[in-house]
Amino acid sequence: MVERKKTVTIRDIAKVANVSYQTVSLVMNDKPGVSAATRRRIQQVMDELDYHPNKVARMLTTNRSHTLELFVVDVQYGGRLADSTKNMAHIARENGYNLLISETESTHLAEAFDSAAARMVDGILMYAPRLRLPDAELRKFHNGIPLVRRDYVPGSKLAWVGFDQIYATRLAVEYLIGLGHRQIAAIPPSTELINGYWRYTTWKNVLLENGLEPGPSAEGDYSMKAGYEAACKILDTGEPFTALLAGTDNMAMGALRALHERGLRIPRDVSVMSFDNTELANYTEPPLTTVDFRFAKQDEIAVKYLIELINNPDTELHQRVLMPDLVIRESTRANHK
Amino acid sequence: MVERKKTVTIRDIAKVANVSYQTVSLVMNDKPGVSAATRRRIQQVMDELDYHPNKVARMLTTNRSHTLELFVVDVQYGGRLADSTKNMAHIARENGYNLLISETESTHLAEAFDSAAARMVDGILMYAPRLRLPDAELRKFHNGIPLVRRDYVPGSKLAWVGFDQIYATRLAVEYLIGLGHRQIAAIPPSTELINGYWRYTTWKNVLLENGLEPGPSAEGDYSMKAGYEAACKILDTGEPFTALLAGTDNMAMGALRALHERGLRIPRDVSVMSFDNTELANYTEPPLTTVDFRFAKQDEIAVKYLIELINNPDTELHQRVLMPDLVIRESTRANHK
DNA sequence: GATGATAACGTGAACGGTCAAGTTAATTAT
DNA sequence: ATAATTAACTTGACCGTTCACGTTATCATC
Repeated sequence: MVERKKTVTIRDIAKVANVSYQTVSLVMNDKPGVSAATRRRIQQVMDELDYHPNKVARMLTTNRSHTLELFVVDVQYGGRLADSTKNMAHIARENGYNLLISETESTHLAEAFDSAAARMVDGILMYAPRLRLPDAELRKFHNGIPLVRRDYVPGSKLAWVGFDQIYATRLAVEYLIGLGHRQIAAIPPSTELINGYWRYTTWKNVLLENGLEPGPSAEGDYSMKAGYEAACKILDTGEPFTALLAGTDNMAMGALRALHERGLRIPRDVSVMSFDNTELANYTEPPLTTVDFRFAKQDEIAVKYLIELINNPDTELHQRVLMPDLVIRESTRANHK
Repeated sequence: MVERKKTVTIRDIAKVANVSYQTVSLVMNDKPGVSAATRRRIQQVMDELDYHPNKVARMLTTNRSHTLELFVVDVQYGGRLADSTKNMAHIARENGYNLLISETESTHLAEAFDSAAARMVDGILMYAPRLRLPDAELRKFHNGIPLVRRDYVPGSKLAWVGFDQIYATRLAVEYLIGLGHRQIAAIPPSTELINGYWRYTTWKNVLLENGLEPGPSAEGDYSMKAGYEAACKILDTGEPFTALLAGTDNMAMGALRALHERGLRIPRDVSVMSFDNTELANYTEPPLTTVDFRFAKQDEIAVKYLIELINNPDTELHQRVLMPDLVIRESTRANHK
């Protein structure tokens, strides 16, 4: 019903301004070889005709799209990823790039990369928290398109940006031990997730290092529901614990509910702590002691690193490991039992 | 360091298969005019050389990109929008479209549309909860690119998909009145938001209709923090209320904290209800009575409607108004004061 | 056995740009 | 005064597709 505005091209400008269309191209790209007078004249015509260079045509010749693609691999639960998406889009845009989102299953990764190449995206951000693929394989897939994983992937020498999960877990567990807790339960993210694996392993290791027996544990995805169910499972074992380490603030939220339902008071009966430091952690009952993952920072670094790689494809790949801090609130306290 | 794989083109295929490259094009697009034998042969060559048609080149000739662009206009706080992004990307993909995200300020809307046109995106999804632009103006901007707003925009005859905020608010307020509450406070979203405006107005109107004086109110953005602060403000007025209607589950979460801090018990002293029915509403203390906005459904409808418009640009635009349901949990109860 | 239809291809141009090399006129050097 | 240099454009080719025709061979038809 509304007519699509007839697109005005570089040749239209040229005709009106009485130059060849190649000259118009020079003006557009601020290249030398055009007198100030004609440059001005061409500019004016472009304004008058409301000219906007066709980006697709430009892509075709320059082989650059100024687009980054975000691969979300094997992720069902949106959760905090969602905020990151907006972050990344924002930072990308600030740097002159658009962000394209695509969900993928790891079984179709090759296709996804091919498709990205066919679209001439300049680089790929990958959020694939459960993808354990040998570097060589991943390298084969991506065919040299700059790639940065927004994940903690120890063992991989490809480019990634992630929070040190081992350090993070140690921070949490040692804090609880320092408070005098000796029976520490855990609700780690599923060990199918790379993060989950390291959280679980480190939790266990740090306890053993300190001569403590690991408390009961049950894993789950990042959701509140999972946290609730895992907490129920742990409580049902009947094994005693004075502290509970939840995988995320969300999971802690679920766990808190389970604990409350059984009449347990936090932190009097059980100290609870978690990871993420989302806004939620300030508003739970009681507010959560948590490990502060600054996702916004991680997102920013990932995007900027990717852009760096795009501009300079021959730089050696490296890994950026971020260290979280502890944020102490009211869900934890010293244990004197 | 890693070599970008040399791209193989339609001409490479043609050369190997001993046909003209146009014939290869026919095969790719499943068009008639090619014998079964050569078709097979060409297919085989394409497989062998791992050929993937260049989407950019295709865009240029077909004027279609199979891309939708999501405009996020004047939105700072991520919140629930974020999940929607993932939803939309998912649905788009299921229908053969990619989703491009771009944040925009309403002051630069024209540029954003021009940029989208230059990219040849097939359609635009707009999430602009505070954009009140006359239809004529918006029409001028978008130049005929199919556009669907994922918003409730009463008064606009352009395409939009949104939950009926008036109905929703009426549902909530009348429920509270039905429970016997006569002093009902509110924390609506900022009235700068279209939703916020209607929520606030309707809250007031329904009360007046029922011969009740509107209780105290304070607005805020969608965050928990805003909910907390607004609740504090309301409490500080000293005006009595037995029920509190919060703009979102998130805001309710913040409000709950404020109420708890003052020693108020929910729902004994104050009934609290809100809007959204996010996962959070199940896990607050107590779980929230809330109006169920099925965002996932809204997202899906918006995307599908947009695709419909793309395929059939001459259909009359219309508006899809969704009706929410009430979900009753434990944060509300009858008032007998 | 000339005619027309049809299947199976090939040809040329176009999409809207960029890029490298060529041309012209003015300017400078010798 | 002529050659060399430079500024300011123009020309032609190309990016990898699709699209509208043109061409050829095959085969049935009368």
